[in-house]
Amino acid sequence: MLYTKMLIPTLRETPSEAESISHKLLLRAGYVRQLASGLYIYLPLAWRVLGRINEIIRQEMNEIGAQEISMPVLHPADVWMKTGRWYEIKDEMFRLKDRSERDMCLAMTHEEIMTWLASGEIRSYRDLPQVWYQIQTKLRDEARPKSGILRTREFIMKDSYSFDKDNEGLEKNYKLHEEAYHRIYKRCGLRFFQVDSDPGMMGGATAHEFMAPSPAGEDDMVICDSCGYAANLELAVSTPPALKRIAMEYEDVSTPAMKTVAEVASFLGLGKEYFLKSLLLIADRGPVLAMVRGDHELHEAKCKKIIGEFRPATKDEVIGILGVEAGFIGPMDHDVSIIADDTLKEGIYVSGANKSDYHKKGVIPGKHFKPEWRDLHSAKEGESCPHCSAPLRIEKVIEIGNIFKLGTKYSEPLNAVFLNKEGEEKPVVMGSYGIGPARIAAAAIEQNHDQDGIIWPETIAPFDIEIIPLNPKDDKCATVSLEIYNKLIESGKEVLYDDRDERPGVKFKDADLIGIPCQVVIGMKGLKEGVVEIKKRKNKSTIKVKIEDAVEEILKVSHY
RNA sequence: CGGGGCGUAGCGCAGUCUGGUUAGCGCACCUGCCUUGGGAGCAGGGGGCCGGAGGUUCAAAUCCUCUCGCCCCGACCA
Repeated sequence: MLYTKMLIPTLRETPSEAESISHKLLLRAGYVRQLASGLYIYLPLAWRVLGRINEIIRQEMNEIGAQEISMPVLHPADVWMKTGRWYEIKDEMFRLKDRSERDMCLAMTHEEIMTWLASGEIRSYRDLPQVWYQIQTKLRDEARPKSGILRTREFIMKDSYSFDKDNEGLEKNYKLHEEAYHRIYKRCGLRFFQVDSDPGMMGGATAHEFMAPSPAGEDDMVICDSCGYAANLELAVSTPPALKRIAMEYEDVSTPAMKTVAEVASFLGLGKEYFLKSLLLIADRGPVLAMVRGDHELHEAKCKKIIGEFRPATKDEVIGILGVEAGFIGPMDHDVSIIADDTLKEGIYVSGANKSDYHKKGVIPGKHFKPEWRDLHSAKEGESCPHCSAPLRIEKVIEIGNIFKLGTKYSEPLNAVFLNKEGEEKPVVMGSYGIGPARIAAAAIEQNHDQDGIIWPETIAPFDIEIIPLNPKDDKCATVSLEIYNKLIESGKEVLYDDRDERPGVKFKDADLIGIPCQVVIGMKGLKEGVVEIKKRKNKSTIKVKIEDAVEEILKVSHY
């Protein structure tokens, strides 16, 4: 491909709207342009990258027996009404009406439509298992699109769905997807982890996410380097280091106007870990007192799973319910239901005394109050792995895929049933599996770049090789360059030929910016010695090879 | 949806507080010369409803009101 025939609008300066590395580089290197918040145009270079990623995904999906199909992006509402998601999902769903006022929506995901198809086409256990997938557009009216192509309102997703006659079949397809996903990310050159995740509104019991470590990530994951335990912070379990037991009498202590753990801790000369943090929450079922250790944070997602939707009580509500202002509340002397973090099963603590300007020392959870024990606190860096006790690490990660065991959550309401050997009608057992190709591309950039630009993994680069003739007007330079170009094309390589009438510096800068893995530099200096230069973008290492050996040597370096 | 920031040429910005020539600078772009191993140089040139609408004023990029858009933090994220 000739550079002058391709739209590669590189920029010398980074547009000010970009914050994350991948966003900056994709804009500067001429890969994407933004149409509106969360809506991106993929220019030729980016489209080539996505094409290559999708091809890898296709190969691996086909390999596990999945069949590619294509579903509409525009959906009638009634299918979504049957599963209830038309009502459960709020502003995230784009809704519209067709000309006859029928309710419609744009595809956020395709569980409903895939299950609709299965309900019509699957009759017998002999039809199962089936695995269908597509690589296709999803639309979600995100509350806050961000970080360039990492979180957009319209994006392409590979989504597949498995249909089985029983759980055993589901397990098998789940495992196959798990393995295929590992191969996909590996082939795309990503560092990644598989973590336990919260199924959320998808439903079902088990789910995993695939996470690519990057400071640009929106999620946090907890990882144990020793035994491999890995989980989304939303449900990660950890054991804090044991507390040194301090003897304390059970007594009130005057703490005038000291409301925060930090204030009381420094007043009493104790660490924050010897305090009980009491938080009054208003849930649908009424007020709940949630308790974590003074140096811990209540994890809202964990809490929500236990008590449902909740909000913190207002100042007036705290006084109304517990009779004392927020800084002095504690777990004793009232009948508000209490949930306490498992960490608090051991130890003696200081807590609010439920009396203005007083705290209570020597509180023993389980003795002085009876809570419901749950895991409520956010795992912290350095706490111990629940499985092997080694210290945990926390990493920022980009979610690049997820897999869910759905069970019959969709097949039952949509009546996707089959007859088993015994002639009984059973709901199909389902799984769903998603990968975001654009996120793979962005994560690849986040993980592989330097000050000069992108360093694409060879497997997903827009081109394999970029040829850089420094003096295209010189006959010799042009002839040699074109000959190498043509031979590389013949041998099946994707090659970009920088035929622009630009000075060498401009070509070098742009080549480094767009990040094609192998650069071939052909200049007068080398030609006089009868050599051309092969440069690896990754480490800028350069080797000089004889003109007549050039093609062979380039093919060795660019082995993909 | 809460908090913060920003809208002036394709990109990066100055000018706004304190209203007053024809709205400026760098890069990019066009023409010519020159140059060619890490974003050259010289000369000439094109490009603006100062996000939009109202208002105040003799006079508005600048002050006031409303509005639209974009980014960041948080909430949310099927």
